[in-house]
Amino acid sequence: MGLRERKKAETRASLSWAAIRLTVERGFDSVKVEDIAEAAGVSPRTFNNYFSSKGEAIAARHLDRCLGIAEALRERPAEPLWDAVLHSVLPQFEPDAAVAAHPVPDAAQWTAGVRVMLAEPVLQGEILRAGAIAEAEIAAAVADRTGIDPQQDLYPHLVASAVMAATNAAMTHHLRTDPPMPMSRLLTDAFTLIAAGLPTPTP
Amino acid sequence: MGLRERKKAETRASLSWAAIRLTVERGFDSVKVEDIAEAAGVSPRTFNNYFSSKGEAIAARHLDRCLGIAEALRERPAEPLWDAVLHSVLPQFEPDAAVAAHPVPDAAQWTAGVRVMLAEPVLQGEILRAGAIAEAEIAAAVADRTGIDPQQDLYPHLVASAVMAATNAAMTHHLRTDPPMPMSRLLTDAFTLIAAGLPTPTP
DNA sequence: GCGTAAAAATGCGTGCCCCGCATATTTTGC
DNA sequence: GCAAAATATGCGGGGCACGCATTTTTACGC
Repeated sequence: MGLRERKKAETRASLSWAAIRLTVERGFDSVKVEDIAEAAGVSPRTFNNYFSSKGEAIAARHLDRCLGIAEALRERPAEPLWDAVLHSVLPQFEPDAAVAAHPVPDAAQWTAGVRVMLAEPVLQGEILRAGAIAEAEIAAAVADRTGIDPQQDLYPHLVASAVMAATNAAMTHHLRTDPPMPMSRLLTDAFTLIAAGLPTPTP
Repeated sequence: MGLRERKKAETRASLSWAAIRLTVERGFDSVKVEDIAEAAGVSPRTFNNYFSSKGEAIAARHLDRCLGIAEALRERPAEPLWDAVLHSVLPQFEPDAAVAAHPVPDAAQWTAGVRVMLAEPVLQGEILRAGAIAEAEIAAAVADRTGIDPQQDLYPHLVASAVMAATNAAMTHHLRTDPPMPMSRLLTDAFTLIAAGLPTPTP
């Protein structure tokens, strides 16, 4: 990757991070595009060269994570499908280098801000759409892995859709519970249940 | 329901239908809120008393359908969960009275317009969000049916998420195939696969 | 019927957003 | 270095979402 592309990726990440941080701190409507551009050190017009809306900038990190699932899935060895899926999703929700680079002062306050942020309707749509975009990649990976034609057969897209559904359900439950249940546990449970056909538990 | 509420529902449906029809005919960006309001016989300002955005108006019908799933699920008798789900989802995708009231001149042209419409990013987000809203109702219905606390246990929301995932996958596959595969077949296959744990088919 | 209170529709003004287009600046390949 | 391509910026317009005040419509008790 040349200097050109690296700088582009940096600007993109910088804008996305600024959008998230400011929104969590001040609330979606209180943050103007101008503020985000300033925080990232570019002109307001440049913001829209990278993202077509404020929401898209905020959802960009989620999009990257979901695309990472598809990428990881392609690198898994031959193994049962749901084992491969679980081990592709889990690492995306571990704290990584990108998070470590932006330490958060007050964790509780941050979480509260994230909850408020995710309550914003337009954000919910944007985040779900990010998942849908990644779904196409996941479906393609599943198609390659199983040798099933996604144009003709529903199976690959259905699996991809189920993967994102389980991931979303785990994430919302993570945010719903207080204190938040660990994602690793929720994801493991979710995919185990899916692989078992979601049988009604007998209490 | 009194006259007041009925008229409100009528205006809402009228606005939503006008938004959809005009968008399918002319394209999302070519339709102004003013046009929709005019077609529904209300002032532009009134439009935003019913919907907070153009996209929301277009997605409203989808939201109603998805909420109908939750409602139907509550009325199903005691039976295996996935039987109840299938029989709750299927009727929502049959041509109903609401569709019959608005006959379409050219079916092929209409379908093409719908495809273009659904390619609009903001619409995709809005439609997915409608599904997410309905998910909460479905989760509540599943919680009642199974007696599982949705606050504490992931299961109800996971099932609801899977229901919408399968429905979405069926719908996108319906639009992807040419000629469109019938929804009834796709939905039946999807829920059968989900109930079986999405095993990799052996060709 | 009729008056009144609630609710809905409307008109107006504001701030912001998204994008097209023209221009300036930077990077790349030679 | 230099020309070409890619990127960043400045400017302006069309439109959208919404707050607020006002008018019109509806509901209901008498």
